[in-house]
Amino acid sequence: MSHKKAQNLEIDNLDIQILSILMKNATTPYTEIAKDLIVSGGTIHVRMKKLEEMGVIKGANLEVDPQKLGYDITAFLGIYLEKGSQYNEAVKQLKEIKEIVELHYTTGEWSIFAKIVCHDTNHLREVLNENIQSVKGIQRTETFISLEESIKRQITLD
Amino acid sequence: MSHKKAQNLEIDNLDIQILSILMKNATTPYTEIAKDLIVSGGTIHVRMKKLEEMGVIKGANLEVDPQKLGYDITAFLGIYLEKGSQYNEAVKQLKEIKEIVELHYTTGEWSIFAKIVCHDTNHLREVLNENIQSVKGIQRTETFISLEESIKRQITLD
DNA sequence: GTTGAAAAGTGCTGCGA
DNA sequence: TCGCAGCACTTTTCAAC
Repeated sequence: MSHKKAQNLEIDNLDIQILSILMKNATTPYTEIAKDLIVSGGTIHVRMKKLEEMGVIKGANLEVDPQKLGYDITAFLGIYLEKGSQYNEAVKQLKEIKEIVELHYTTGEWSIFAKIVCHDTNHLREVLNENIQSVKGIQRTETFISLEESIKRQITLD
Repeated sequence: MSHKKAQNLEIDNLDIQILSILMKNATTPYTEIAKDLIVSGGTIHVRMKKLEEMGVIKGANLEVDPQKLGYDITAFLGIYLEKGSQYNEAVKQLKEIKEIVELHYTTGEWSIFAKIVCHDTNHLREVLNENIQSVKGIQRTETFISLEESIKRQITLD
């Protein structure tokens, strides 16, 4: 085991507060966070570095409105696999379908559960019939279309 | 109709390229984007302002690893409502449950489809039995637990 | 609409407590 | 381990093209 770093690898209350602020708005300046939490800007910097090294922070991404960019359909897919053991191979192929934005291996009726974003119903039909049905091991799928997204947020840290 | 702004409200190829870069990493400096796309930093700034005013950009959020913060369970919920007309009232109450991170009004078997993040199975049971079942209009729920999240990304702009 | 450079603000690093 | 101060970099603005 290496002794390069002897720093504190626990997450304390200050870390949680910093994360809470940045999870809502990733562009909040460190100086402003520092003022709010009554510590120095340098401290925020050190804590952020620690959280990044710990892998708690996976990145910062811009959230866009898919509809304003011409993506009108959000749908959920329950996917039946012939055998559970085909999961890894199926995922490898499904990763190539860029309309799939989220994919889980789940308990219950289906083996795979996916979220998919498309331009319109024609585009959705295309992806379902041509791309997804041709993945090896996939038996059939069930589709649920989102008519309204009422909640979209991150976990609230306490 | 107001004539305050006479600016171009179309999204062109340059806008898409800027968004593509920032959707992967929201902290990419404007100067670097400018260099990559061979325009000036000022142009990036003007385009971003336009996209924000158009509502294309909804914000920037820090992505964290829920497991490293003690949230081990991600689950999906299919919710049956007594009547579809109770949707708005139910959503109002469900918004108060902070473990729910995503909620959709969907076609198909269920009226509501939700994504939920909890500390452990006990926490999940608590939220299901105490918080969600007590929402007026909810008949019953079906739960799918995510055993593995294999894809998590944003739409690819073309 | 775009450019390039100047002004303002923020992030980063090392020294001191 | 934290805070302060100085330097480097980024964002923002603006006159000119």
